Amino acid sequence: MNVADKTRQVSKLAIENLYGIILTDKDIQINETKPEFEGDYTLVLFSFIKQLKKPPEQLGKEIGEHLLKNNTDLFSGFNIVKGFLNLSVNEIYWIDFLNSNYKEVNYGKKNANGKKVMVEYSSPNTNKPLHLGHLRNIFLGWSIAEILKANGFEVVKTCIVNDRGIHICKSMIAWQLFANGETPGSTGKKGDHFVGDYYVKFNEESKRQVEELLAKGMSKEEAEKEAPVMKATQQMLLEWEAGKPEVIALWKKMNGWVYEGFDVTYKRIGADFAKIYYESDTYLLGKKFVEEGLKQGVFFKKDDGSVWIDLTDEGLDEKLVLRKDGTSVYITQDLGLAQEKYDDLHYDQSIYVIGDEQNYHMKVLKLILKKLGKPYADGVFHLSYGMVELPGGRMKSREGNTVDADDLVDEMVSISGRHTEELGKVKDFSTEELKELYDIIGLGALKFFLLRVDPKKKMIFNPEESIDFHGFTGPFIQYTHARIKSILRKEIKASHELRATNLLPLEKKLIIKLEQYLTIVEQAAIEHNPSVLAIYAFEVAKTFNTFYTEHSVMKAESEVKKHLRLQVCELTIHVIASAMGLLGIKVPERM
RNA sequence: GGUCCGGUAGCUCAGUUGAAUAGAGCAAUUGCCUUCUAAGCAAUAGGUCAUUGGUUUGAAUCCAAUCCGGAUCACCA
Repeated sequence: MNVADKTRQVSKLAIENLYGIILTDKDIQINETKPEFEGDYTLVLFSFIKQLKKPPEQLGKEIGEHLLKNNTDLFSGFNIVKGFLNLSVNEIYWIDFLNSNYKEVNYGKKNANGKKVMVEYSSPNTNKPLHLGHLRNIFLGWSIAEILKANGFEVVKTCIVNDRGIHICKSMIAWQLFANGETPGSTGKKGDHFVGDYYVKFNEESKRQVEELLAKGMSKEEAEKEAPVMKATQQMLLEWEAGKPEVIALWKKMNGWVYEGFDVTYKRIGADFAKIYYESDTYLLGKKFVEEGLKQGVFFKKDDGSVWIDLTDEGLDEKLVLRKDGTSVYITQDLGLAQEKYDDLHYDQSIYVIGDEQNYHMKVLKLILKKLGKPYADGVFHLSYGMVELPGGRMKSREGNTVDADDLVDEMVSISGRHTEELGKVKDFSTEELKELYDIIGLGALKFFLLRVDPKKKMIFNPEESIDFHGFTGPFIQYTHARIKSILRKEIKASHELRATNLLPLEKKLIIKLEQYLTIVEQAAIEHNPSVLAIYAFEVAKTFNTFYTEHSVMKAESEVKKHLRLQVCELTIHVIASAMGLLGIKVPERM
């Protein structure tokens, strides 16, 4: 247990013993002491003043003395300012903490808790390449999976590929019309980009045809339906569903190109999946749910044969679950997929990393599973994240004004290369080593940029102002890691034997920060929020840099101090590498 | 229109289980490399926490109303 929690517990005990009242953990408020006051952690007294009818000074004195007397190993002193009881933690506690953890490479990781979690993320369509929005999704999903692993969960990463439907047929039609048999191989283009280009071509052609029809006096709605390319696409979808061999062959061929492209990108950015579901396999799955729901009276049938669920009691609407022609809608498939996932892994929690535009859909999905009495319904969790927007508004892949994932990664890597060259610190690196370093820094900057913001919030990306490499950024933290490594490379190992005393303020500040890591890892999992780790890693790095500028490690005042600082360096490096690792960001030895 | 989410420094964001004088980074200004990596450190400046009212010993945080922005409410996915 960490100091803050211990302090909470003993404070609760103290107040209960002194005044004979019963408290819960929530009644006890422990804050970090503000730097302008003396002390490390602070018990807020205000809520007890009224209840116990004692002035804060007296209350603080009584509690403080009681705490000090009964926890000599934990506290060394206290002071009272207004309604705040500031407690100083015994220096021995910090030194012991450091001594027993600085070698611990797994510091921050918990033991297995026997619970299983499925994390579904990325989930692309196969008609266009990945863009910036996917990157936020992928980094988030990957990171949250790692965070849960660190908290002791067994995690299975999955992906649902939207590989069928009208949008896929659009690319196929456009390819038939305009490609003249060209392939990614013949053009040298990456497969997903190649197919994406035809998706854009389709939309251009469709727009052109609609305008022609409009000019002939047709209504907009009618024109959109009657445009020849649109009719051809509808026809192709029917043929696909009927299993027409030529259509299936083309579909397989084009999806294959896309998968080859995706694999390259996934590999580069470090995404991986234990199991991939394909919509073409799952889209018919949900129908038995409809039967079941009808039998249970959860669903009802309208006169035209369509099947609905009435969610007006929950403040929602009526929702269609099966079309009048008996075909599945989106939610029907998702019901089926939820069951399939549960059959595959009897999970305790099933996380869906999906944008907040689908909040309503996911709410409905969970509600329906609940109404059907599915035991796994409560485990369904929508990790909802905000859209990444450009200064001009949302990205529209139909119009091709997206920030392409591959382009962005390339750009970040090349900027990091330029930057590294200018600084000239790694002139002895081989070409291979340089390439690896540029990747680490470029991807680090990009991942950190997307993960440092609360997932729930939408964010704006301005391509004109490229992502920063200074301040609250990935490279700043990576740089701090490299700095520490450069000290530790001198091959002097910290020693257990030399026990320091009289911690300097900056030494203590850093140790306190490092001691909080466990809580941060827990918090990130509870909130499903990697940004708390990003913020924390930055604070650790910043605290270290201040310490580093003020105090020398290798030329410390004494041997004892030197070894204390070496221990601090080792623990700092473990925490930074671990926290960044949970964000999917590597840290370099040198940069 | 119903539901939901957001509005904090010029910009990008923390802080939102109520608590001490609202914090970072970028941008601006100014110092610091003969000392373990200056992708760094230190300092200055920058605020009507959208607005109004309420609850409270105490409100950026809770409640209500209003204004602004966004998402969603498809026999699309």
